[in-house]
Amino acid sequence: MPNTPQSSSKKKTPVSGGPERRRELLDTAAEVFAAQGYNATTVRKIADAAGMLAGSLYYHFDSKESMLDEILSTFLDELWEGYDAVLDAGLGPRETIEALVTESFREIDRHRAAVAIYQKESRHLTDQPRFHYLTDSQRRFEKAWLGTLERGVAAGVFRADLDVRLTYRFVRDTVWVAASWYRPGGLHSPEEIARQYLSMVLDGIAVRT
Amino acid sequence: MPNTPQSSSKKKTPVSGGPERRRELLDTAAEVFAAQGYNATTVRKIADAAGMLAGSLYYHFDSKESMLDEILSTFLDELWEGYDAVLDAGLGPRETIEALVTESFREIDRHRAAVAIYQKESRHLTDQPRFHYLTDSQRRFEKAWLGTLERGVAAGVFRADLDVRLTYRFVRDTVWVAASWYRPGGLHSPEEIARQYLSMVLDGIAVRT
DNA sequence: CCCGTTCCCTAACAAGTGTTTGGTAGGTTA
DNA sequence: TAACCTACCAAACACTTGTTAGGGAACGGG
Repeated sequence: MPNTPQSSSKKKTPVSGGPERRRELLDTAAEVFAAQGYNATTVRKIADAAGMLAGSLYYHFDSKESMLDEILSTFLDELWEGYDAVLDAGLGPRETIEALVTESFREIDRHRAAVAIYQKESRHLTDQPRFHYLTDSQRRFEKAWLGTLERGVAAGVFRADLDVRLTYRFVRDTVWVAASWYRPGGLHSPEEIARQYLSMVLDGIAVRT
Repeated sequence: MPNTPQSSSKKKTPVSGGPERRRELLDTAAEVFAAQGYNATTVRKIADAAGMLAGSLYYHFDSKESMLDEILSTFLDELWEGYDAVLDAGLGPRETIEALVTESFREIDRHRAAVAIYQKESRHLTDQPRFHYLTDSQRRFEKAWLGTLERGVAAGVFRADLDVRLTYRFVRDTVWVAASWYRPGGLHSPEEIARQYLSMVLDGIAVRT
């Protein structure tokens, strides 16, 4: 948690009233954002989905943007909690990759909407200083994955003839874009999806001759 | 070309004047759409990038939506030209996959912006009847890839213990999402990227023991 | 020289946007 | 009962949005 990328959101938390309502509203907002896209989502649509009027949202939040901010930052905070646990476990390269992939699909299971939003909007948001923590997170992300891959190549458990940077991009993209089709409670559990994906990436889909 | 999914765009083509200007404007519009997202892109931004005023765009196009329509439909038309050539070539399953992947990265090279737009916006657009051809294209797409994978499993060239549908999704996503980081004229040619990706997916990144 | 065409500009429109302000029903506390 | 707080509503605000209408400069053909 020490140098975890921080959100810049100043939360206007009601002191005594349950913060559950806040979480509820953020969940529905995230759902609408993920389904329609951030810019295409009007505050009136969010209010509709929440069963209230547009202006009433401003009792709970400063702005539409701060809703997005809070959705993304709380997601990233939880994500890095899980990632750091994996990275600090002292596993070998292959086991680290396996654990990171599995953890990622678990995060998608828990934060499907937030991941979808992050995937679609992060590129435009990184310009705004308010969302600079997205860039920081991306950097840490790349360091963790790329480092593990390079460590694996050096240790002789991953093929040396692969472009590590390209491989990183492929893996990163495939994992996170899964949030666009994954539905919790569907046929496959996050762990099952991770198993299948790891099987493909590590061993390939071709039959060995 | 026979049952290629058709666009619903009625083009307001100036009869004699060069249609190159139209293509120029669509290219800049596509670039802005890809960079900022369709909804976040105002017609004034497009006009700025094209060096004219917002209203002037409406001499060339009916609406902002029809620009998007024409961008996506011309891309899909060209895409399916290439895909059909591959699918009709009578290749084996593995060679078909290889050719499809290579062709896909070539299309990304040629239509980077359109692919990025397609990837980000197609989900919301499929609701509108005007963009129904996106759904048709998705269906054909799934049929081509899934069919080839299943053919490969039946022929014993692809592993039988893989979930073919999951594999399809993984491959599809990784290929197309590459449009978000690929830059033409960069370090790797489309063919090189395809080679690297195929190497990973077919043979895996783990060293064989 | 006039006419028509091509291509763009100026200026405005109505609808929709995020946000603010003032009010109020209902519960809790004193 | 009175004062207070929470959570919402009603109505409006300033601004941006996509789009339209009318006009004009450049240019070519007759």
